[in-house]
Order: sequence, then C-alpha cells, then structure tokens
Amino acid sequence: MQICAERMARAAGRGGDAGLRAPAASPTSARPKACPGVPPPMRLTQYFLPVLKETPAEAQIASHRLMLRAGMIRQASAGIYSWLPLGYRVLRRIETIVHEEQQRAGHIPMLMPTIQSADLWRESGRYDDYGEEMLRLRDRHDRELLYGPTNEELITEIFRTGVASYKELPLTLYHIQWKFRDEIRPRFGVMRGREFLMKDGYNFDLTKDDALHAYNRHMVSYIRTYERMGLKAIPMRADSGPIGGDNTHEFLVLAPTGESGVYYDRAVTDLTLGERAIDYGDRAAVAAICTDWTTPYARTDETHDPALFAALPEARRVEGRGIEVGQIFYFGTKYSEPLKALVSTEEGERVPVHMGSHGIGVSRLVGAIIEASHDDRGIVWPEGVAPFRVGLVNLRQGDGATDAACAALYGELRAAGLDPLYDDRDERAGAKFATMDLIGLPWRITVGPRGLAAGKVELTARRSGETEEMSPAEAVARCTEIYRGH
RNA sequence: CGGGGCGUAGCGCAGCCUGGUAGCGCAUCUGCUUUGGGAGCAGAGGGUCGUAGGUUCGAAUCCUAUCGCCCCGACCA
Repeated sequence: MQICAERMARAAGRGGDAGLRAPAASPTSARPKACPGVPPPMRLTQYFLPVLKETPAEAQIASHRLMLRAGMIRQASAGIYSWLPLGYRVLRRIETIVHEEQQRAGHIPMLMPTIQSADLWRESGRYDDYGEEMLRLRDRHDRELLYGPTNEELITEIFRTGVASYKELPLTLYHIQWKFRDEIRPRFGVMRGREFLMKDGYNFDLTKDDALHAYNRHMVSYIRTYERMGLKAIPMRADSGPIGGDNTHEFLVLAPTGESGVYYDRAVTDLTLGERAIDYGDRAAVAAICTDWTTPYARTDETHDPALFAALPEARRVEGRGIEVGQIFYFGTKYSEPLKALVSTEEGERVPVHMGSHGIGVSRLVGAIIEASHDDRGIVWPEGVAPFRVGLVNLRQGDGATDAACAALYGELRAAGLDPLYDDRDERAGAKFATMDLIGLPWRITVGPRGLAAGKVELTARRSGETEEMSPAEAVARCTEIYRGH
C-alpha cells in the first residue's frame, strides 16, 4: 500500500501521466512499476521490452520466432513459458474478449484451482484413462493430486452439491485457468505448450434440447469471439476424442502453418456476424445462425469425406491448413451419471443432467493470431487484440519542439483511451521503425521536425504500410474512429 | 517412447578432431561524430565452457555418468 501511494505521488509530481517529463530523471531513481489499478507509463524507456535482433535458434515457426523476438514470452522449460509484459497484454486482451462474449451469452464466470484431487478423477473413471499426459503430484501427506488438464469432474462435483432442482437450470459456468497436459513433445512455442491458458465452460440442462441450445449458444458466441480478434475461424465437424460425446465442432483458424488439413466450401468464409444484435435466449434465431455456419462443407482431415467434398462445385472447394483454437461438445449424461449430478424434475423424479463442455485455447490464440497475421518485418496485430492501440514514434529525441509535440500527443492519446506506446528512446529512426514493425502495433504516429514545421504528423497503417500526413488532432480523431467498437 | 542433434557472455556462433593464456558478431556501458528505415570511430565491462566424476603435470577439448534443450516420428486445446 505504502509503496503504491509513494509511486502515485511520484507520478503526480511529474504531471500526472509523466507526459511532459524529461526522460530518466537520474540513473538511481527506481523505475515506476505497475501498481494494481494504476496504469504504468507506457513510454518505451520505462517499459520492459527485450526485443531481439537475431532469431533464437530453437524457434521453428513464425509465431514462435516473432513472440521471442518481440519480447512477448520467454521459455522457462520445455513447453512452459513466462509471459513478458507485451505478451501478457495480448493475453489479457484475448481473455477480456472471451469474458465479454461469454457473459453476453449468459454464461457465468468463476475460477477453479489448477490442482485437483485424484479421488474425483477415480470416480469418473478417467484417472487411469488419461495416462501419462496428466501430471500427477503428491503432497506432504502423500495424498494424490494432479494438475488439472481439464475440469469436467471438478465442475460436476460443484454442481451436484449446489444444484438439486430443475428450477435452477439452465446453468452454464466457465472459467479461464491454466491447464497442464504433459505432451510427449511440446513444440511451436505457445501453440503446443504443456502449460496453457484455456477458457473452459460447462453447461447443465434438464433436457437434451436445452443442452443443444447451450451448444448452439456456444457456437455463436465463439464465432463472435474469434471475429472480434480479427480471425476467420470456421466451425468444423470434429471427432470427440477422449472427452467423449456425439456432437462436437472444432474451430479452425486458417493459417498455412496449421497442424490440421482443412477442406471447406468457400461459402463459409464469406459469412460474418458483424455488429448484428443477437438474442441468446431466442432458440430459433441462435439455431439459424448455427445452421448458416454448419451447412457449408467444412471438415478437418480427421473427419473429411472426399466424396461429399467432391460434390461441391470446383470453384467453391478450398483445401488448406488450420489451427484449432476451440472446440465445443455435447456429451449428454456421460459425466452426470457416474458423478451423480442429478436434479429433481417437476414430477419429483431424480434425473442426470445433460451436459456439454466448451473450450477456447486462450494462450494458443496468441500464436494462432500471429500465424494468421504477420509479414517479413514482424507481427501485424488485428485492432481487437493489439497490445497497444497506437505506437508513437519521436524521430528526433532531445529536440525541444519534437519532444514537446510528442508529449502533448501522448497525453491526448492517453486521454482518448488509445493506450499508446511512446518510443522515447534515443535511437535513430530506423531502429524505432524496426521495433514498431516487429511488435506489430496496427497504427503508428510518426512525429519529426520536418513534418512538424508544417504542423503535420504521419499516421501509418502497419498492415498496408500506407502513410498519411495530418495534424496531431486529426490523428487522434482518426485513431479514435478506427478503434470505435474495439 | 524410438531415431537424430545441441549445451561455450543476454542473443547468434567459432574453438573440441590434434589437451597448453577462452574468441568473434550483435547487444550492453563511456566518449566523440551522426540522426526519416536496425549509424561510424575509439575505448570498456561481462563467461566456474550444463553438472558430476575420471584420465593427465595440465581438460571447453579425451573418457564415463547425469541433467537440460531442439528436430523427425507416433499422440494432442
């Protein structure tokens, strides 16, 4: 508390957001670090962004290379990563979008632990089935524990002791929590880590129909979630695998480096939800959206049916690669029966509930987005997940007029909620541009003495490289407009 | 788990075969010059050579064991 108060006072002492202060007051003064609730100054000289000019040898694919080079992650051990400040920001952006869309669909957030008791898994019969992929632990009393690879058992246990009547249904609970699966061979950075962050949700319904509505709600909310992240993710009929169930779709992001082969009807990539209002309580409307998305042929190599595919007109057949970023299941009473998740019906009968589970690979999405959106200079973040909305580049650090213009613009961008990253390092233009391109901020405002003489700054789109000159006020207005709705 | 490879400065690597002062590039620090796409010059700091044994007058180098990491394969959100 005290430390926080001190930092706040120090921040206030230099003009609130530090916008007008000269860099590095003295070498001995501690850098201000983030306090809860107090956004740290986002000046590059005060941030922690360890970018690499050279590519680390172990990284094989673009997203892994770029995440290491851009100072987003650092490997702690095989398949286990620290999330450095820039990577953590992206992770949080993705998490926030997932939370927002889940709650819009009426699903309730909670948090279950990473460590679970083995007993519960014996009850469901999966303790032995799961095999070596499950990390097993013992505590000091020699009790058997495990690091959760998923949460069906735990959530069902919570449900069965908390819900007894059909009147409390329907119910969908979810959480975003770290999982551990002891992959034989982790690789590709966060795309296939052993520890990963996943949103997993579980629906509890009285009837199969209700549960299928929950399934549809998830499909629609997932489509919207991925759209907001700038991704084209296609639901594809899938195999159920060890989780079980007879109704399941996987969501695949199209990317040439994907692990799965995908076959789909071009028509499916033309579909978008956009800004349309969705009433998640309207079963018919939700089901209709699902029908739109699942009617065109779209399958992975696991479920691909060449004959069906060949029946499509040739111009609409697309073969490619995809990265799985989510999966939804309806599995009926597979867990509620053995785990005795029962509710009383109107007639007073005790019946097992119908369940489904639904996952989004949050940490994997960071890699998947990069795979889908990068070029030879670095990452190109979609607006929805950019770690900073706007990069501000000062081309003549130390020049009074340029510094003042940057400080003023920085303040205005912050005031407008545009979350800028201000490169105030004493570096040459080329180095600053290279860093900005590498970390992939979608919009860059460049301020130099040349343009400033005419009262102009430059606004550059990372994706296209197009640059436009305008006044600082116009630049702020344009960025505000661009980010409206994000 | 089968096959292959690698551990030497923060990163990328050379040195090992043939044992004898631990090197190069980038990064970092200092100074000067430079300043619109990863600057130049001069100087400086930083490494128990993954770890443990062994052989030897002497080990980064040879031998043994062990740990870690990467790649290919079967498996996976």
